[in-house]
Amino acid sequence: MTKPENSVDEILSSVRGAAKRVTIAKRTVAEVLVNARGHLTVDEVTIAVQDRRPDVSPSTVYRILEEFEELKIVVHTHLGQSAAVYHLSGAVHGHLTCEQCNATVQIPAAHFDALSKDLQKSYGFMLDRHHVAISGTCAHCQSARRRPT
Amino acid sequence: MTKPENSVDEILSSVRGAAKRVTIAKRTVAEVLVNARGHLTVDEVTIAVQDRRPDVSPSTVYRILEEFEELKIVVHTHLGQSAAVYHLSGAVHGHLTCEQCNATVQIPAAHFDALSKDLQKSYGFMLDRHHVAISGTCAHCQSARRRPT
DNA sequence: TTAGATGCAAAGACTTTGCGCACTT
DNA sequence: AAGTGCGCAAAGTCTTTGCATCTAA
Repeated sequence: MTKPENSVDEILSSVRGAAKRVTIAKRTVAEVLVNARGHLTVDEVTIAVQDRRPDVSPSTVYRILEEFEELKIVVHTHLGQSAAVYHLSGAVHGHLTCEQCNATVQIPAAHFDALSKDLQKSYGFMLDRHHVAISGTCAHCQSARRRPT
Repeated sequence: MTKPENSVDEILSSVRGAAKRVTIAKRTVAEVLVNARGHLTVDEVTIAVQDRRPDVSPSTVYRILEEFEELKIVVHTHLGQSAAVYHLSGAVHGHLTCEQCNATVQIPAAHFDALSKDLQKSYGFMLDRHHVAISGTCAHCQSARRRPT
């Protein structure tokens, strides 16, 4: 099996391959994404990057993430109300977001196989597994609801 | 079968029942939502409202939609990148959004029955049918892709 | 009458963009 | 050396909020 862009080097190879330049900022963003477990908001990426490279500006992070997205290195999704979250496309699955506590879990794409076929058949709609984001209530908040404060 | 809040009168009853006041702005927003097929952005709601009541300000529309949401009259979802879309909670299902052309279709909640059970069983996660939004590629754009310009 | 609702305008959060210098190639 | 990428700051969306006024009950 071939893991797509899950290492910093692979990411930077993609960048180079696209005739884009490999800069310190891009390398650092790549490192942050690789190290991250799960998804990060742009702000979180920026903070993590600035932790190592304080001189990297937020707008650069936006631009790099945009470039990475064009190169299919990352994917972004709007989970809750506001800020978008990014993560490596190689590590993608579905997102379950709890509306109560905002916790999110990532689950294997396999869960969407049946739905995917159904939607394709019924509507000719091809589900994008990289963007599947489901809202609901997590187990913890469900039980918390049964036993109110 | 009892249709929840699908008529203007029912909506306004809910408002009254919550000890909130029934105003012209609220009535007009209700009318717009009832007449609307599918979902509307706040901007679209505002324009439709101002078509009849030019003096209603956008901030009021925001406030009214917020109130309606608390009263479970409407539901809002973030489909694409930016603006949120609202619609009556009685008319809710899943949303399929095409990433290419941004078209969205609404589909019956029944499509999510299996997934719902699966997620509940596997993760104790209770899917919120009002907020299910799936991204992908619609039938039209899929065939368009096979035959590029 | 009187407390909630509205309009207006300013503030906020998130994201994009213009410009000149710096750095990669 | 040449041109892309960057930092900075300003501008742009979308949404929220403060306050004085108005209005539904």
